[in-house]
Order: sequence, then C-alpha cells, then structure tokens
Amino acid sequence: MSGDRLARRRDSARSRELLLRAAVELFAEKGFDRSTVREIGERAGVDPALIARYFGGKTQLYIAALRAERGDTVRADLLDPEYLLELLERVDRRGPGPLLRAVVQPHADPEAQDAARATLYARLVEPLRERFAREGRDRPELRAEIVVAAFVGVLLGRRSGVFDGLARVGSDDLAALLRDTLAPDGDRPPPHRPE
Amino acid sequence: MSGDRLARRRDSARSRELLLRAAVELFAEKGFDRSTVREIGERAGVDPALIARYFGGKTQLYIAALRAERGDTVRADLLDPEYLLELLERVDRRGPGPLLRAVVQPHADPEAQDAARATLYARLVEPLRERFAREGRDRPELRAEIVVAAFVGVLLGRRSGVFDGLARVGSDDLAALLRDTLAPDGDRPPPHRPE
DNA sequence: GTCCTGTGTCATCATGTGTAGACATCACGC
DNA sequence: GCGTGATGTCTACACATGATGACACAGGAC
Repeated sequence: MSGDRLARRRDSARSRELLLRAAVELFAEKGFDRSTVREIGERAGVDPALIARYFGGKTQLYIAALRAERGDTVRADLLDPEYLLELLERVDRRGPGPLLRAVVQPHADPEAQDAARATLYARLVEPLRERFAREGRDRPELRAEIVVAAFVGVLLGRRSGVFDGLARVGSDDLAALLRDTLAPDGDRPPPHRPE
Repeated sequence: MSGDRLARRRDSARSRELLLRAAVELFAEKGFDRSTVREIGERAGVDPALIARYFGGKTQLYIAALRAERGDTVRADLLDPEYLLELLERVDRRGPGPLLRAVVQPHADPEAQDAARATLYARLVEPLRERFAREGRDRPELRAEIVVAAFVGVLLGRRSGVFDGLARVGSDDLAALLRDTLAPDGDRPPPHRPE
C-alpha cells in the first residue's frame, strides 16, 4: 500500500490528475479542436504520451474532463439569482468549461457529443425544465433549452472578443441585466399564443 | 474585352466566385478550423491552389466570405418579428453563417477576428442598439449585445445536436417563443427588483 | 541481490494542413 | 502562326497533430 503518499516521484494517480486538470483548462480556453495533446501535456508538466495510456486518447480525455467539471453540481437552476451570479463569476475566473463550448459547436466524435449532451441536461436543462413545469408554463423542456442556449451564448460571447460592452461589464451588473431580459419573471402573465 | 462572357472555359472571376461561395457554405457548416482549403476547392470544383492565388490564403478567404455574406444586409433589427423569422429560416436552410460562429469562438487570427466584429456590429448589434436607444432604455448598446449573443446561442444550439427539442421545433414556433422570452416586450413594466 | 510490474521518456509513424513553385494550357494581339 | 501573359493543374515541402510502441528506470517482493 504505497498509493497513499502524495508526493511520490512516480505516481500515476497524480499524473492523471494533473493531465485532467490541464485538460479542463485548455478545453475551456480553446475548445476541443484547437487544444492539442502536446499542449495539455506541457501545461500539466507530464508527457503527453501518458494521455493515451491513462485515458485512451484525446476524446476520452475530453469526456473525462467533462465529468470532472460536473463535480460541483448544484441543485439550482439558471433563474435562481444566486446561482446565476455564481455561475457568471466562476466563468469570469476560470473561463467557460468544456461543456459550454459543446453547446454551440457540434463535435465530430459522436461519443464526445453524447457525453456533452448528457452532462448539459443534468446540470442546466433539467433543473430549469423542472422549474418551468412547476410554474405550469407550456412546453417547459423547450423553454429550458432556449434559456440555456441563450445564456451560453452570452457567456461565450463575453469572452469571444467580439462584443465590447459585454466583455467589460461586471458579472453582478450582467446578472441583473440577464434576469431582466432573459428570465420571464413569474409575475408576467403567460402569453396567450393564438394556436 | 473578353471578361464579359460568362461561360468561358478559363475565367478567373468565375473561379473566384465559386471558391467564395463554397467557402461561405463550408465555413458555415463546419467552422473555420475544421474547413480545409482542399475541401473548399473540391466543393467549388476548383483547384485549391487558386485560393492562395486569388485571396492570399485561407484566412483572407474567410474574411472575404464574411463580407460576401453581408451582402444581404437588411435594415431591421432582431426584435422585428419578420426579420427574426426570416433569419431563423435562413439559418435553417443554409446553416449559420461564418459570422455567427465568430460570436462564440475567438479566432486565432486577429485580422479575421476584427473583420467578424465589424460585420457583426453593422448587421446585428447596431440596429438593435438604435431601437433600444429610441425606446429610451438604459445602456442600449450593452442590451443589444446581450440580445444578439443570446440569440446566436439559440441559433447555434439548435444545430449543435445537443438540444433535442430545440433542434426539432419549427422556425415559426421558435420565433414566437424567442420573442416571448428574449425580447423585453415594450409594454412590460420595468421589473422592480427588491434589492 | 534479482526479478518484475508500474511508470515515465523518447522516437517515430501516418495523416492532414496551408503554402509555394514548377509546369501546362488557353486566349488573344500581332 | 506565334509569342506572351493570364489562367489552371499538379507535385512537393514544411509543419503540426494524434497515436503507438520500444526502451529506461524506479521501487518493492522474494
């Protein structure tokens, strides 16, 4: 039983962890395509060949990074003011996770695509759907998807370098504005669509 | 004066045009990174080496594609129901343009990045900003950016293969829902946030 | 000590990429 | 007919990428 020590010279668990952490960062910063295994290895301080050994390949590492990011699952939905602000600030600090990227860019690898889909639903769509259903709104799932997609658009747009104001505004400020525009406040009467 | 004839066997203008059109399509379908000059040439039925000759390189071709897409500039903003629906249907038919991709993913090439920014502002942000300013809302530019980013999120999310319902819903249906959730209806009283 | 398994390092391969240049072929003026 | 510039075609290069396997070495079992 030598696996307990942390500062071992040769420690596969540690190498694995370093790779995973670097992968989360890089996939978040540059997306899956533009991140290279060599760069991940360099940031982790670990030989990139170990990616293949420990994860099986770049795609599997991506999926693992997706799962690792999910670790801090929160039992709240986007329309919860606290959660919204927290999410905004987290993205400010650590950048968007690999998950958010998947929302707007289809993956070539269907396996990665599906992992992203499952994670996204569990973390963001489903809580929102529940809220909408609870509030008795029509088509809760579709509404939840729309809000999530819109929200992700704003989050990513903020860092894309394309929007001047969006990049500069503070996260608390933005949170208020977002809830103002995105969130259908409960007190608004349900729109009667003629159909 | 032989440039007038259209069906010439050798016609640089025609080759250029074919390349440009194929580039717009491919950049829209797969994004800048995943599109290769060889594939563009193949789709255009033109030798890819001509890309370098006529445009200077892949990046310059991308910028040209951006400009070409702008051709159908409309004098309307996203909150105009007709324009919204039209945009939705166009994306349905032809996919998101290369422009929309730039909203959520920064480009490696700063020149391309800036071209995307300028085009985006002229086509989408600025009209919305004008509307908001006309309506006397506070921070019209920031609001415009938020709405555009959110809208792009939905458009791209629709095709990312991550959202089930979003991918299936019809564009007219979606347009109604979008105006319902995204658009701050003028008649809605400004929400009084207790804080 | 001597093996032996886990772990790390390195070189290399197969493939795809953008780009450049050499060469061929056409249109057109003379 | 023939040269000349424009246009198109093809090959090759230099490079990056993901993957793989051979080898080196540590660290404990016996």
